[in-house]
Amino acid sequence: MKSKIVDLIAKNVEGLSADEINDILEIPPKPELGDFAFPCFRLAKTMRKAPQMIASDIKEAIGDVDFLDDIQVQGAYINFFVNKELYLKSMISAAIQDNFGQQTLGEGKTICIDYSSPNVAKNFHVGHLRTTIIGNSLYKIFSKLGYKVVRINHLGDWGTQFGKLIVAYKRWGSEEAVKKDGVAELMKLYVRFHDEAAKDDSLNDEARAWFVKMEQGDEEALSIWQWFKDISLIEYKRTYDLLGMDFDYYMGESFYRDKTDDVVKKLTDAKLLTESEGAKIVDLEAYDMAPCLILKNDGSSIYATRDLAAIFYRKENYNFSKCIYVTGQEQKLHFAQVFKVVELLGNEWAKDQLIHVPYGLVSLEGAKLSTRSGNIIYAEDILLEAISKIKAIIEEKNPNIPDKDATARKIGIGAVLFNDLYNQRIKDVSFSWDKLLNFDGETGPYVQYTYARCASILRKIDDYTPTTDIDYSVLTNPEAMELLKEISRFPKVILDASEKYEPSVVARFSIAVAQAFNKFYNSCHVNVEDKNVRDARVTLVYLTKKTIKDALELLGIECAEQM
RNA sequence: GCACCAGUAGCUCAGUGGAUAGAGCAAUGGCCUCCGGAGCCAUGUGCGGAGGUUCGAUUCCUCUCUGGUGCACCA
Repeated sequence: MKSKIVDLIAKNVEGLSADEINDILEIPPKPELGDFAFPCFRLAKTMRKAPQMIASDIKEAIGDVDFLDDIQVQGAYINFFVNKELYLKSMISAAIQDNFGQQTLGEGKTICIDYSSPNVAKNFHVGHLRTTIIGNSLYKIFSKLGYKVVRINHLGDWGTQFGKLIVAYKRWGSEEAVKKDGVAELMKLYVRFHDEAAKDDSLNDEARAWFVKMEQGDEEALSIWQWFKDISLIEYKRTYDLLGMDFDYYMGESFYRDKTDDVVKKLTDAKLLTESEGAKIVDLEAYDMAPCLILKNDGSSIYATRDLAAIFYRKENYNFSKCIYVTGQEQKLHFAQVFKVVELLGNEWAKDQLIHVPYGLVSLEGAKLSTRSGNIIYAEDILLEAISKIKAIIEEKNPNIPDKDATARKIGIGAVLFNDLYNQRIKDVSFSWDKLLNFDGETGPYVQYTYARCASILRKIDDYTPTTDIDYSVLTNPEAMELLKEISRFPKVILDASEKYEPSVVARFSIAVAQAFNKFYNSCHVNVEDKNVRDARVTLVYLTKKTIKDALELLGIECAEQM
């Protein structure tokens, strides 16, 4: 429709090419359904004429055309009143033929996404949930666009914190306690270390010494480390299973421990490495950044070193066209430094292929999350609580549906995921049980409910197969047209979400579709006697159901036929 | 101190260089003998402040205020 209007204007108005018009023309949906309208200000600027005159000229020049019911000039706006039936037909055939799923933007390209990446020996809490959920959604979105996506869980399984843990374990821990309580016991040891180290700084030196031993391959240190790591992974996998998520690789920082020497060599050869206060750094003052620390004064590596090693490893092995990092915004400087160092090593691709996708801080009742003060909520508890609340609601409202447990799981997990993906990721989040467990309005369950409602209607219609061969004249009421307009935005929404690395665009879209459907549902009865009317309306139900399913899938959320 | 991010309705948040800035929550009042009431409808003094660019700025630029985060041997 837009291109037809552009062609018409180009053909009939002097001094503008079709490209220029296409560039200028914006066609937002208007309140009067089925209309297109655009302001003439920018055209006026290009043509150096008064907007009102341009508008009148265009109206006069175009005259009567079959797909336009009317052209009206209102102030400096031109409103094109499109023929509703043709408009509907074009949208429905596009939707029904599933052009939505056929995007090939990423064909032949690989994207690495580094997300979740919890620190081994620490509990998986509400903060880790964000990177996991956002990363998973980006994986789905880019896969939908045809990219091959490599999901990497860059476990925090290397570094001085293991030196601390080893010190704590050897001083105050016991094998039985760790076997019995797993990560919880490791956390206790870690917390105790910090308390004691505050009083006695020599403990920190001892911890660093143990980490140096690890890097040198000390057998005792490594066997304790491996044990702690195994214990942690079991717990993390339990949470991932609950979320219905998986990774292609669990390649933690330790994976790169024999690859950091090469990084140091590269930097040395490039004469980028300088010594400062006993440590080896890359000076980034020319780029208004703090220096990037590469080797500590005891010669051991640091996270930047391992991140650099990981980038080169991934570039070599996956030849990514993008490598995406989903972490908290507090790590922004770190990634800016690391990416700059890669670039300084002569890799121009670092500029547009290395992407940090930051998200806002999670706080709890206004305070920072802190294990030590007990101000913490574990991911698993959140998920289980949501599931159990949903289960209770199902028991109350709809106790006769099949697979109640499986359904409660889908809806409950979906509620948590949706809650996390609904707002722009950069916004700080204040965790609240009340908000999370409220399932009215703009929430996952609302969208899921709409889906179940569609499913319920379709179950009652036994002779429907999707077709474009329907009577479009019966769909011209405002609610039906509004619904179709929403649905037809889907391809653009996916693209938009991918360009911004922003799943919330998809989440918002799913809400908009659900709202539009519920309005339609309340104003039009679907299962009516008249077969023409019924078929046309059922088509909308079918498309709504399909669109919601596809959209929620991009968020990592499963739909339930009944709830 | 320097840097980055955010500031839109009582609360949580969308949104756009253009027409009268929108949702949800909370509150109040409604919803047809009918497809699922986790729904629908009705009720709104709001873009932190000051300049600038523009025909037009909530959107872009500068300054400023407020909040958050970061600033080398943690990740």
